[in-house]
Amino acid sequence: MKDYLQTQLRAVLDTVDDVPDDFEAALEAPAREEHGDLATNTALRLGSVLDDDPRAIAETIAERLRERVDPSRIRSVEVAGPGFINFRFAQDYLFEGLADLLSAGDAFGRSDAGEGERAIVEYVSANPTGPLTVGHGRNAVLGDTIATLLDWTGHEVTREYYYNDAGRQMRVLAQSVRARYEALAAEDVPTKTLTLDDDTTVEVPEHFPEDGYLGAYIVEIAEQVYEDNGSSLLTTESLAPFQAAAEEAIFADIEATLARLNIEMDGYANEQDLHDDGRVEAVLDGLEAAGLTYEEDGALWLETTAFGKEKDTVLVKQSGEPTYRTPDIAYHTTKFERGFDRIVDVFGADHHAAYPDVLNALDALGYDTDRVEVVLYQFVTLVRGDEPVKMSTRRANYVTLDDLIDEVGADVTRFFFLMRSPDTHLNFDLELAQEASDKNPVFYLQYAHARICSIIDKAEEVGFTYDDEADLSLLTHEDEIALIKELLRFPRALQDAAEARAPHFVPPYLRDVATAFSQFYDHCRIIGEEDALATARMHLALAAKTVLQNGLTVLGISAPRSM
RNA sequence: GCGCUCGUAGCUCAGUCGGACAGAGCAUCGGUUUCCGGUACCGAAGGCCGGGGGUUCGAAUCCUCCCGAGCGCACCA
Repeated sequence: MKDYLQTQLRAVLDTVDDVPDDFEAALEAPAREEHGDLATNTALRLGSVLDDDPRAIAETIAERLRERVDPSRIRSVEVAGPGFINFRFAQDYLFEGLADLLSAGDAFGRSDAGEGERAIVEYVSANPTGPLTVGHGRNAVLGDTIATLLDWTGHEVTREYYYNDAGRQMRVLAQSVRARYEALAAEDVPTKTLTLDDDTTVEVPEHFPEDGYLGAYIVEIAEQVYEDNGSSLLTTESLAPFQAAAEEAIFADIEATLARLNIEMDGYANEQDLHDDGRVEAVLDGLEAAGLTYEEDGALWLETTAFGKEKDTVLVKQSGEPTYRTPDIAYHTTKFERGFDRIVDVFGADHHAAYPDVLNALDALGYDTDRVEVVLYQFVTLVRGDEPVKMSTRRANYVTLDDLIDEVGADVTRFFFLMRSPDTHLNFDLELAQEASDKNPVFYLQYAHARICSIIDKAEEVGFTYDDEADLSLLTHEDEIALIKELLRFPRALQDAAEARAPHFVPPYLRDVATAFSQFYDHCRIIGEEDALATARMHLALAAKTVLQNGLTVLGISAPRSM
């Protein structure tokens, strides 16, 4: 309907003198019901463009729209206030829409707005050095849902996880495993004492790196290596078997954690491949050719001051190793080479300073950086009531994403990460999250869904059978009409969320659906009414179930039959 | 010091190219049930949208200056 009106409005604007061709006519749902089902502020905005009275412009546009618009879809076109044009839907249109919804079923809400566009969403991208943290969880859920939204709006979507396996971090990881292995495989390995940030101390094997990984999982990996190889690795210099074992074990854990959240990646990309196939070298050559690099103090620098930064940035360290930025640029060139039209990166707030370097470098290399979008999210704090929960005491003990899922469940975890704008710092209240009550909005949605399932069961129980065909025009109660309108907004709600890369637009919409259903349920009986009306209402309830279920599916949250 | 994000009701937050009296949930107070799940529904109360200045017919939204919070400013990722 919105698209239909948009087309009509645009056509009318073409008949009005001096309206610029690129003038965009925006339609939106008014905040108040008495302002109709859809409204446009076009005349108000044209007022300043045309230097004319907005109210008069509105009258002109409204007059021409009334002549144009299909009365079986639009009941009225009215000018109101300072120059808004308000539209009301014809009831027949609503019934047709409802019939379409029912026949579309679990595909209702899908649209082809992004058809022909290939999108890649990069998310999680945690280096495999340990279990996923709660912060990674926000990243994972955000990225996954953005990918789903793009999918539902017709994009061809690839979900990708990128990790650095060539740098210092993984070397320290491998050294940590090796030191633990030595303690198992060799006799009488001496220990040493490490002092942590909080001044506590810990005993570790003598070759344990100063900034090594202290988690118990490292010991488990070392035990596995020992079991597989005995003492045979004591004599090899190479860290490779330790890194490989660690990577494999940790990735298995990461994938298992993601699977609990309904997340499955389409592919993984890693830094080592970018070195092996010469892409990193190619990026350095390209930037040199663009005249943006120089050597100083034995390091290779990128002239980021040319892009307005305060300081230049190191690309290759004195040691000859690249900083993480360099392969990251190379990685992004592969996204362009693979032909993606939309390149979405989901990063934590701590990356905000780094990604402009990547974009500027890509720009200098001749890539169209308008295709790249960065979704930046703020940090997560765990609280239990008023008490902050410590998430990371140095490297060893922290609340992992798995711990969080254990405690509150996957549905609540996903919902809490999705209900807030990525821009706001997230206070994740464990107490509230566990409460299956009014305080926890995810249960409200699931409850409405379960209730509909219960009505369906009840119908069967009392032997009420309803045909596939229903006379939907019997649905004239104000709560029925309100519910239908709400349900028909679903495809548009998903499009808005997808376009804005804003999963948090979806939960409030679903809440409105659940509320509209509850009001309908409260005021309109289904089973027990005479058959034609009961059948129509049953179909309306099924439609509500469809939207709730599809909406929850997009969010990656289950729609239970009972709770 | 510089950069990014944020500051909206007691609390947690929406507010989607600037638009009609600023929205929701929770908490508080009041009401609703012979009947399909009361984990529900209805209502009340609650706001100088951090502060000052500006642009505009119109500002929570844009600009500017203050104040406050988080994050970043590594040859760590």
